[in-house]
Amino acid sequence: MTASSAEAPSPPRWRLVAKVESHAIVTTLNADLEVEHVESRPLDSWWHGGIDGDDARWVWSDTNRWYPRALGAEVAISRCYDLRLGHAILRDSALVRDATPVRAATQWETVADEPAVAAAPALFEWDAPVATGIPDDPDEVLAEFVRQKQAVRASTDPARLRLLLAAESAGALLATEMNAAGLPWDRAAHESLLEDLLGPRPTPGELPAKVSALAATVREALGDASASLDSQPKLLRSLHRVGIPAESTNRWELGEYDHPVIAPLIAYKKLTRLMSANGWAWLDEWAANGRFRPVYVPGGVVTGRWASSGGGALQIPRHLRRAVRADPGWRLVVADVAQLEPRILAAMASDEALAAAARDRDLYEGIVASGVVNSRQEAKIAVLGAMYGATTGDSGRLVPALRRAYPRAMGLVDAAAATGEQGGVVSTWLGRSSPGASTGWRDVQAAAALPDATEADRTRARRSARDRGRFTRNFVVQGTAAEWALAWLADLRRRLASLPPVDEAASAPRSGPVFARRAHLAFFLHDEIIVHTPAAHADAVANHVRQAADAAARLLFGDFAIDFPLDLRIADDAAKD
DNA sequence: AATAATTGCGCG
DNA sequence: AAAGCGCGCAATTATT
Repeated sequence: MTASSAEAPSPPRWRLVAKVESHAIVTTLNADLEVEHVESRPLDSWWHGGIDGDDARWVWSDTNRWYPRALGAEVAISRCYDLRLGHAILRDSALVRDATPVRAATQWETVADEPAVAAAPALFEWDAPVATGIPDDPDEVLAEFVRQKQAVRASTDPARLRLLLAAESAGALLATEMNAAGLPWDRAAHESLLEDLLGPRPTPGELPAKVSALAATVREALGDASASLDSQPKLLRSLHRVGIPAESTNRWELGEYDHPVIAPLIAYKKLTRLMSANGWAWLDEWAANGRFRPVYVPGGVVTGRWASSGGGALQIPRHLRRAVRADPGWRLVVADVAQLEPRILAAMASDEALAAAARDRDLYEGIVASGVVNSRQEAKIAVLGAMYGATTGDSGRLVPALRRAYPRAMGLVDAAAATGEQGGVVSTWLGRSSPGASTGWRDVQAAAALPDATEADRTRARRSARDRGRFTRNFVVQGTAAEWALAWLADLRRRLASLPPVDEAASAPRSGPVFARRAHLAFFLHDEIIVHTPAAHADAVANHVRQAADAAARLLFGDFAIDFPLDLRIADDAAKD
């Protein structure tokens, strides 16, 4: 079991922080979870007498609730245990033998329509309505911590779950820090791009010049000066009137038709999309003061990926990346993992053939070189189809070749799909499990099994079974990739903290969190990171980024020969291509 | 008038 | 050229 090699060198101590009325209660526990010390501290300095000098780890209800206050006072915390996130993992993990005590503690469930994260300024207010509803009472915090530790200890694989929980909590710290630091955003670069594409900023209520010109062209081609272009049903009717029998107005279907209206219409849709998603209003709201501050939501996706809330943080169009620009005297280190998910799959399945195809090169080219398919494009389609469960089209046709060449990797995802189709639960490498089948899903399956079931019942059941199979098929890979990425981030965060801060007199460390005076993570998106670093440290940072990727690979997969090559650039901006 | 669902498109 | 996973958001229409 490779994941067990990462045991803490010394037994950790824990420092719980909770809240009673207007005081923070800090409880120190030894490694056996026995109370060593309890003290009361002011809420606005609960971290004082902090623990950076010792090996203790903060335990708290919710990183969003506690950490922003410390960060706001320029105190960075190196390690924590987030009970809310831990609860969500342990409640569902198939590695936990008896989840009853954890599940019974429903007060630790995050209510869906009560966002776990809110806009940063409000987080500093203890009594603001952003309160998550998660307990802060010292007895309850201790009780939940003990429940979770017990669930892990009695699990089928405590080492893996401990890794997962530590990584999840490290991610929570980082999410808060990245929100505080922000991604350096060049307003002028963004504005000039908007002006080039859309025209000068219009007065409110008006369309930019280039957009209204395109709209006029489209209306002329439709022969209708008052045609509505923003209403899908009306646009569809207009298209039908000029002889375009489209069933939808999405771009690829429109592209199928040969008509003078198509090109300007597609251009119009592109521009209005840019305008409404990342136009001047977005710039004013999300990238004021030279920083884009996404609200990251660790664990926000069932698979363990991060979600985001506000600003479309994870959907920044590629061509806008050039507006990400380092401060004077600083650089960006931009790195992403090439073909993360198929590499993860190769390692999970111990598929030596797939790992060999991936080694030291583009994985898709490796598959072509092995003679499995004829072109890189085919390899890509086949691999994506294998991981997503494609059954038709080019992708579906190519999957069988992959199944012959890489039976272990394909066996793993096929098994995950079969489990899901039968209503079962699948788990990632470190033990995050998929949600169980819903009662609605079970009802559909049960109805189809009855003697008087109709053919329609059976068709519906088969379809929903396959839908669920595609979800579980992808869950194991996407979720384990998210774990790898968390391990990468956590190790990199620790490495960057060891770099020296810039000399305040010499450079431009503006105002901002204390950790942002040295190289720090500024952006994360599934398999990509951006580090903002003093120029003098950029090469060192690049090495740390690579070493952290290697460390993540070894932490998860031990000696299995899989590599995770990075596309890495040191630059002043984060432009793609 | 407020809320829900639909459509389309940006990202991995 | 295209149909298969996971998201968030804006604009519009449909529902209450």
